[in-house]
Amino acid sequence: MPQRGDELLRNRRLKLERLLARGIDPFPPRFNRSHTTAQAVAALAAGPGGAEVEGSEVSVAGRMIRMRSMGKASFADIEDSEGNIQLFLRKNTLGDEYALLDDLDLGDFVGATGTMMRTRTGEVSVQVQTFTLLAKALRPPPEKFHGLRDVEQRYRQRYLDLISNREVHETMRSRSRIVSAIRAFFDSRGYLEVDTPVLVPVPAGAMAQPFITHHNALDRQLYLRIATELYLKRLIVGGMDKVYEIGRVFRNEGIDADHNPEFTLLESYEAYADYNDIMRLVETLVPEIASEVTGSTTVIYQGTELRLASPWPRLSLHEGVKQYAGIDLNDYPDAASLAGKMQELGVPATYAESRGRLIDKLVGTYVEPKLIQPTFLVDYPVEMSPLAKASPADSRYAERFEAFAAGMEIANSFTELNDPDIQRSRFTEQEELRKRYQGEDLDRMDEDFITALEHGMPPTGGLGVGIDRLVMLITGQSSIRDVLLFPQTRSTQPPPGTDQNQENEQVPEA
RNA sequence: GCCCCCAUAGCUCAGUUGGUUAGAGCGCCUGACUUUUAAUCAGGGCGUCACAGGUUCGAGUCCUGUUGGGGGCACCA
Repeated sequence: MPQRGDELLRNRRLKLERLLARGIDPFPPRFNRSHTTAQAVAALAAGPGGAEVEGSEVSVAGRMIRMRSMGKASFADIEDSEGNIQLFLRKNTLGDEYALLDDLDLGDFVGATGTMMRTRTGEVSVQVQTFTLLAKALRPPPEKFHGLRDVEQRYRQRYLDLISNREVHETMRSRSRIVSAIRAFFDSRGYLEVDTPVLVPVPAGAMAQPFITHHNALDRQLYLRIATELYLKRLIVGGMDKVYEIGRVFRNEGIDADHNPEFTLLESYEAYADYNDIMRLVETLVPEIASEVTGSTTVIYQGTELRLASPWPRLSLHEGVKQYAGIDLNDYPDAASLAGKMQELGVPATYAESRGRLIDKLVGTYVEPKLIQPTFLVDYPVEMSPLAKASPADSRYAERFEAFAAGMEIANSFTELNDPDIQRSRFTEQEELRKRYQGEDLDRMDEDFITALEHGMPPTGGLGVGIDRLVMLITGQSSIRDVLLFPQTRSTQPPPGTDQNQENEQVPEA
């Protein structure tokens, strides 16, 4: 039974058969490339003082993305990761080899050897002396002019997006440079980069739902980490005074424009620092990276100019909520009174929510959207911050800040709680809140971590930065999917090993 | 998890108040062409209108369900 697009595939297969019949390997193992496309273009300007000299020998390779045939002469544009270059192929130069063009298609990889030249119209070209097929494409590429627009296909088949939409390469290159710049930043300040476990017995260190898995030999349930925090602090206990990790963490929660179930988190910890030191670190780090990657400490995010240069203003959470929501949190010390006040002001709130969650709602609704230019929101209520040390000046608040830009949270930091007994009671409180407020994400008791703290942890400043969001901010992307090469999508193929026939028909019964 | 929107050729998109045989550009196939630039010229439409039902004399179009995607809410970073 004919499939959709069958004819296109069949044509390519026929060409493959013809090539094989002529003894041509459609997938040869190697090709000696002497120049990338960009280097080949540069080779044309290799004369004294950058003067243009034709005739340099080059061997270039790439995917054939356009083809213009005039009968006994043809122009093919090939593309590699750096750019593209035109091949000028003539029958009287290539002889019988010219016929190979009949069996090439857009999307094929080819290698060509020849000399650099400019055509009559001024186009930099390789005058080809010999060329070979390097890999046959059995499926057609997306349309050459409009590119691939279908977002579903762009994410599911990212390679087509990369072939078709050049700007995706640029975003991903920026992402890579951002991560490199972060490493350089911490490395140069004497931090040690470390790796901590992804598979953990207790999914603690943040308030989130975990992915659950099972280890057969140990016969016990394990979790994918939701944060790296508690392991990094164990290293601080062990005397590694400055550590950081850039790692994937996993949260079993919703997927939307700024949430992916797995995302990249930077965490750093520094002994003898506090959250004020970390604020200075963040307001130095972010503009430095932006400058490194874009050449400027100002970025345009969705039409808004963001000035990332330090210093960033500090706004206390208490003050922010008073200013933007019109509520003085200190007047409402418990969940019930706060919920009552919120309802009175017409803010959606119920008595089934914890005080921390109510405050989070107030901040998320009234304060965060106002924080367009980079701002530190400081001193979070203790009940929202089970891993942060309480302020000596006011024990209702913790020495914690979050950094916002474009209304988006980009960093979270505290002066770390290092008193094991208080940490235990904070964890216990979280476990109790979990029982009382079902459905809320809360942190979990980690006994091994308490034991570590009992061995003594120096005063420490810690930091967490969502790398994907930082990349969004710096590259101007409004969806996290556009800074991830392979964002999570609902898979259409059945899991391996499930008893479903190859024709893939599963019918969920009614 | 809830609400709204979307799905037509390999790709990008049209498709009228339900009305003949489903439309265009690119791509593809055949032919012409030895300096083209989204090459051009002549010819060719290549389709399970996401899937399954329903209404109707008649469905790409209307209704229901399903799948996938997008946006919003909720949750989180």
